[in-house]
Amino acid sequence: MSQSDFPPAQLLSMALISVDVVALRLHQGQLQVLTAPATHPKATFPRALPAGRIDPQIDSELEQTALRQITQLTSAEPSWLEQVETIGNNHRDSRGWSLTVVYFALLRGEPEKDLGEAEWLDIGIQTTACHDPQLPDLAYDHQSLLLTAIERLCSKVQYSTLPLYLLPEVFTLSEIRDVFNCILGKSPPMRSIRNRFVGGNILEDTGEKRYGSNRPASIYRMKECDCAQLFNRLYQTTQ
Amino acid sequence: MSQSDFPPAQLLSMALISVDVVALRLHQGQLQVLTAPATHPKATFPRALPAGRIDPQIDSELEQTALRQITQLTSAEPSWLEQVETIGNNHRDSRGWSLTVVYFALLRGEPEKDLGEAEWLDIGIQTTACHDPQLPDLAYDHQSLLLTAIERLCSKVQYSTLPLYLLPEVFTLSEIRDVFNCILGKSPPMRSIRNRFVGGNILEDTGEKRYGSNRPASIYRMKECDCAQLFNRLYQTTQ
DNA sequence: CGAATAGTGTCTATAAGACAATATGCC
DNA sequence: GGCATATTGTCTTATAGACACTATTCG
Repeated sequence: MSQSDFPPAQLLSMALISVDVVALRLHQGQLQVLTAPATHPKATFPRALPAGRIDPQIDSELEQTALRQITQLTSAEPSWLEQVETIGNNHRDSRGWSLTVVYFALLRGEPEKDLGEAEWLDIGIQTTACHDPQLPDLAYDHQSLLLTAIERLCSKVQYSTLPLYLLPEVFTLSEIRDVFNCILGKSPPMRSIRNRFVGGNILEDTGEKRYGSNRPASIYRMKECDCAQLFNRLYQTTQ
Repeated sequence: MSQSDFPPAQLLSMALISVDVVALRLHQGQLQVLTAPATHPKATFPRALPAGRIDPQIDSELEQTALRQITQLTSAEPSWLEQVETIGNNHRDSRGWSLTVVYFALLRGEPEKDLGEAEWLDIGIQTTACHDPQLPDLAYDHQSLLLTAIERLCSKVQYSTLPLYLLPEVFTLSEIRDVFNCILGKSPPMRSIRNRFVGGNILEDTGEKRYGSNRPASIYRMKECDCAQLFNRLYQTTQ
């Protein structure tokens, strides 16, 4: 904040700052997290979340720093980006006080065009107890950051249009059900998904059909809207 | 983050950091926000949110910094404290890149014991459209931080036990209704409040009664629990 | 008793869930 | 036709809301 002058010497006006990103996608029925190599010699595991520092030449907002961590690793544009939390303390970095701003991104399951060091790691869902996902090993405390982001995802898919942000631009209703299954290990009945998304006027029918060895499915698209819409109930079957 | 060495010179590893707090209470049927004097000479208004910097002698976690901003101004212990967002950019502080971590606190409506410079300012609710509260003038961009916190409050009271954190340790059901009225300008019917809070086994009946010039009301207390409990629906009448 | 507020009973409205029934493509 | 999946119909359930009715205290 700018309201006070430089504080007296015993107060800390500056600290190490980094931005970490949990970028998730659905790939072949599997929830995956984007990782980068863990470069620090003390790293306990070889992979870590994409992370970096503010580049004052490029970034004018924190969100741009987060976005840059993703675009350095994959050419896909995130369909969703939000801040999760800021962790700040004096024991996370051996050099002293540090802050990490954690962002949460979703990418559409499109043909991937990853760059250099990127690697997507699977996130397993315990179908018996979806509250305990099997997370890949990550360096530093990144597994716990991942857990926080996954918990937000699990919560938010149940009362918002967030599931649509993991799908391609166009999709069928069954694919929405698949998103729930991949994330939570279970899904609301198609009846409920249909009532909420079609009945709620969230989707636009493209008029196209997806053909398979069965009755073709209508292909939908999200209606124009700036951000995820919220419903006023949770699904019960996914809890 | 600790995983990378000091970044190359063009990257910013440090930035100005402050912690701002939106501390709210209910006082005589009025939602109020805790303010401190705005000390900066360029301040546009005389009052500002409590804000400060990390004190490395005292704080080991960011939350402690937030808590300290409150306890410097009032002797009451917050009943609720959560992080709202972190704002980071290069134009908020004239000195360059800065980060502000914003916290959101609730205080129980107890006899106040404010210290020195503290002042509580009223927050008006437009009963016609509760989406547009009348916020007091605050220095810097603090009015917009306040707005974000108020929006979170308005949202969260509708699907959690958060209303209870603005009440004293013991309270009647009518006082829960009053919380809704103060915050949103309207309230769910008593029937719905009763079903949710009493039927949901959230409250403990103290056995005591509050007497007035009418039928006495049962006095309740929150049941033991670490954090606010969530319901799986929003009230409809408060939207 | 009357005023005032607390609390209950009961019917309606809404949206989710269960599940049977029907539709429509491919083979 | 038979299979597989999509879609619809309809009944049930859970919880909020409306509102009338009863309960209990004070003055």
